[in-house]
Amino acid sequence: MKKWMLIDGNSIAYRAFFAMPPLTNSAGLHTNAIFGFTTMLLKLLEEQKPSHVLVAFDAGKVTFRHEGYAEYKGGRQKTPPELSEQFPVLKELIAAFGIAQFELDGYEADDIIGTLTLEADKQGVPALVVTGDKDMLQLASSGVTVAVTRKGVSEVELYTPDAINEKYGLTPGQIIDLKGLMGDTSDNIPGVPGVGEKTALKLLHEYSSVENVLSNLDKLKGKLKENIQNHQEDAVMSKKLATIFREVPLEKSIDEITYSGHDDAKLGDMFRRLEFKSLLERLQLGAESGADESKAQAAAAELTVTSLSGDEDSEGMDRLMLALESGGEHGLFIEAVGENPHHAELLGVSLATADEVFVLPASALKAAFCERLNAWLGDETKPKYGFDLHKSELALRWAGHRLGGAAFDVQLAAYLLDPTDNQLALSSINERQGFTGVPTDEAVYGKGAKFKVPDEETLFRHLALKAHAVLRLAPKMTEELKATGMEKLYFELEQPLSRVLADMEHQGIKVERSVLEELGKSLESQLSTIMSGIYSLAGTEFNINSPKQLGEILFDKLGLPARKKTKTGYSTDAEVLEELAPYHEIIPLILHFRQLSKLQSTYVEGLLKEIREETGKVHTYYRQTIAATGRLSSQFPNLQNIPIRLEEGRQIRKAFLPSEPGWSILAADYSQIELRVLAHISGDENLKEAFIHDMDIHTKTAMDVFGVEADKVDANMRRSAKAVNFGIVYGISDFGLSQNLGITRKDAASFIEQYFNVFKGVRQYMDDIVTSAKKDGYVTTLLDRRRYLPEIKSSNFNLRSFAERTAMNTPIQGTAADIIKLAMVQMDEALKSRGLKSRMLLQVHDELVFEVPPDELELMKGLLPEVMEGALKLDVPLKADVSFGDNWYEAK
DNA sequence: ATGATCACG
DNA sequence: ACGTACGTGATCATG
Repeated sequence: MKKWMLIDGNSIAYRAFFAMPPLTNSAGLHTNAIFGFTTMLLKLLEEQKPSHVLVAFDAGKVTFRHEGYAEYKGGRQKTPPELSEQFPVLKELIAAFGIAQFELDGYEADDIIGTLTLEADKQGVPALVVTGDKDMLQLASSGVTVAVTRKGVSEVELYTPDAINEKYGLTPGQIIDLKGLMGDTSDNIPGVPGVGEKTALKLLHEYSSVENVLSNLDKLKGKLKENIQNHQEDAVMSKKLATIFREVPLEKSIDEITYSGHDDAKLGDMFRRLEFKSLLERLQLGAESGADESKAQAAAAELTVTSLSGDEDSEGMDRLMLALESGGEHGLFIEAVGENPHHAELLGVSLATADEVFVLPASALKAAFCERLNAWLGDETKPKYGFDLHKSELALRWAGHRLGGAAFDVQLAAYLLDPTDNQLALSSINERQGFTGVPTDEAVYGKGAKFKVPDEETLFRHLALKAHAVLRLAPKMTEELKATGMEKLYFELEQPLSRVLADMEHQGIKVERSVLEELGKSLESQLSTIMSGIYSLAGTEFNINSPKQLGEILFDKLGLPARKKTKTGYSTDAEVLEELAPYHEIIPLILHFRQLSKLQSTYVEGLLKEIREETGKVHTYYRQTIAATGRLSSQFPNLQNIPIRLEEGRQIRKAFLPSEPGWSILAADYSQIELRVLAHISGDENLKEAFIHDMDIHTKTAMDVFGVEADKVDANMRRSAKAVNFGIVYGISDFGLSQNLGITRKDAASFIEQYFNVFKGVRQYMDDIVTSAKKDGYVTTLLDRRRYLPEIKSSNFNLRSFAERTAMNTPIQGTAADIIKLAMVQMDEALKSRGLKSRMLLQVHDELVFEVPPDELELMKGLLPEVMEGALKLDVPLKADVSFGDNWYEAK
C-alpha cells in the first residue's frame, strides 16, 4: 500500500524549537529543535507507515513571492542563532534516517509539497502533509490529509476536507480566501485591517471568495465596508501570497523519496553525537550498534570472562594476580548497589586485564583463595584504576575489606571534564567518550520497585563490561585532563581528597540521641500549642504543612491580600508571610510553626533516623562530583545545613559530640574567603588593601560606598554594604539587591554604581570574566577547574544573564572550594606525619570540624588555622578563626 | 516524580 | 523590555 508523507521541514523545526525547553549536548550545540523534530518524526513513521517520505526545506532568502511583494515575511524575527545552528545537523539526521530532502532555490517548502500533493492526487496515491502552518490546509483533498501540529510538536490534528468543513465551514480551496481577508502576521501578509478569523469566516460563508466579497461591497456597511473598500488590493494580493504554487519544476522522480527504513548504525551515531539517550534506548541503538558496531561487538564477544567464585578457581586467581602484581594495566569495577554507600550492598568485583576479565561475587572476597587479591586491593602502594572509587572504598570498608591506592577514577575525571554533567553513570561516560557496549544499570537491574539483581551470568557479564570500559577509558580521559590543563587539579587535589573524604565519612560523628529526643519533646509541645492557636484563629482545622490548604485559608477564607503566585497557586513562603504579618495575628503563628516543624521533621526526627545503633554515630556521604562550582555536597544526612542562624535551631548542634570521653570538638572557619579570593583574582587595590589590614570588610565597604568615616557607619549602612558584598560575589543585579534590601531598584543601582566607583578593579574583573567566558565558552578557578557556560551566547535574555552571573560567581566560589580542599589534603598529611590522634570529621564549605584529644588541643588550635591559612598563597592573607568546646554548639 | 519550602555556605 | 541574586539537600504534599 503506497502512502506518501510530505513534511514541511522549516515549519516543524520552528515549532519544535519554541515548544521544547533549551537543550544542548556537551559540545554546546543546541539540540532542542532537532529533538522535537525527531520525536515527532518517529511517532509519525510508526503510526503512518509511509512508503515514501520527504522533508522539504525553504531555500534561498528571496522567493518568487518577493517579486510582487517585497515585504513578504518582512518584520519577522530573525531566526535565533540557537535554531540556525541546528539546521545543518537536522539535515544530517534526516539523511541518517534514510529520508529524502528537497530544497529548490526560489521556492518554499510548501510549494514543493503543494506540487507533490497535486501529483499524488493525479496518481490517486494517499498523502499526508505534515506542517505547523494552517495555510497548508488548502492542499487537502479526498486523498490528501494535512496534519497540523498542536501543543508543540508532540501531537498533530488531522485535517481532511470534511474536517475543514466541520471546523471552518470552508472547502480547502477557500483557505486562501480566508488568509486573503484576515492576513497572517507571521508572514507579514496584510489582509484587511479589522478583519480577523471570525469576520473573515462570516464573509466567506456568505460570499465564498475574496473576489465575490469585493463585488458585493454594497451589501456591507459601516467600518467593515470602509476597511475592505480601502484595502481591496491588499486582499487580492494577500490571497495571492497565501496561494501555494503547485507547479514547481522539481526534476525529481517520486522514486527518490522511497522510504525503506533507517540505517541503525548511522542513526545511532547521530543520536550519540546529539546525546539523545532516551532515543538510543527507545530504538535500541544503544549498546550494540553504531558505526563501530561490529568492532564493539567483536570486542565484547572476544572478552574472555572468567568467574572466580571459590577455591576451585584458584588457577584463574593466579593468572589475575600475576597480571596485577606485575603492574599491568587494569580496570577495576566494584558493584555496590544503593545510593548510600554506608548501606550499599556489595554485589561483586570485576577486574579487566589486557586480555581477560575476571569477575568475583562479593561472597568470594571472604574466601581463602582471595587473600592475595584482598592484600592487593588494600595496598596503598599498588595503583588502582576504577570507577567511583570513593563509594567503592566505603562499601568495601563496611563489608570488612579495604581499598587503597586509588590512582585514577573515571567518574571523578568525567566530573572535572564537565562538572555540570549529571549523567555520570559509566554507561553514559562510555558513550560520551565515543565507545559503546556498556548497558545502562537500569537495563540490567530495572529501577524503583522493579529493581532486581539478575541471574549470575547476566550480572557477571555486566560487571565484566564495566571493568573493561574502565580499562579503555582511563588512558583516554587522562589525556583529556592534560589537554584541558586539569592534570594537576586531578592528581594532586581531587584524587587524594577522595580518600580523605572516605576516612572522614567512615569515621562519622557522634550524635547524642537523648539531646535530640529532649529537644523533640519540647518542640512537640510547642507545636501542639501553636497548632491549636492557628486552628482557632482560622476557625477550622487544616493541614498547615500544605501550601495549598494554607493558601486557601489565608487568601480565600481570611481574605488576606495575595502578593505572589507560584505555578500551582498562592505563594505562602516566609517572605510573603512576613509582609502579611501586620494584617492578621495568625501569621506569626504560622511562621513559628513552620520554623519549629522544620526543626522537628528534618533535624530531630531526620537525624535520629541516621544514627547508627552500634556506634551512636552518623556517617554522611560527601559527594565530590555534584556541585558545578567544585564544592562538595553532603547527603544521608546532609551535615552541611545544620541550623546555626537562629538560636532555637542552633541547639541541634549540642547533640554533635566527640566520640571519645574527654575529647573536644575543634572547628575553624575561613573569614570572608570569597571576598578575599575576589580581591586576589580581580587585583583590586582597594579591596586588597582592606584585607591586608584585616579590616571589617562590610564596614570598610560602607565607608567607601557612603563616603563616610568609620565612626559614622551605622548598623543600617553596614547591613546594606554587607548585602552589596554578597551581591558582588553572586554576580550582582540591581533587582536582586533591591529585593534583598527591600529598597527600590533605582537605589540599589546607585549603590552598585558607587561600589564599582571605589572598587574599580572589581568592575574590570566582572567585565573581563564575562568577555572571556563568551570567547572561550568556559570560566576557570585559580586551580584551573573549569565550568562551561554554553548559554552565555544565548539570545534569550534570561538564559544569557544567568550564565553571565554564573561566570562572575563560579571562579570565586570555585576557588574558595579549591582552597579548602587543599587545606583538607594538607591537614590530613599533617595529622599523619605528626602521628596525631585528632580526626577530621566535617567540612561545611568554609569550615572544618575535628575531634581532638585533650593532649593535642593546644597544638591543634595552632596547627589547624596555620594549615588553612597557608593552603594557597594569595595576594591577600587568608584568615581562619578557630574555636572549640564539648560539642559543636560550644565550638563557636 | 515534581514543586514548594526552608536549612546551610 | 525582558525577570534575576550563587551553590546545595531534606521533607512534605500532591498529581
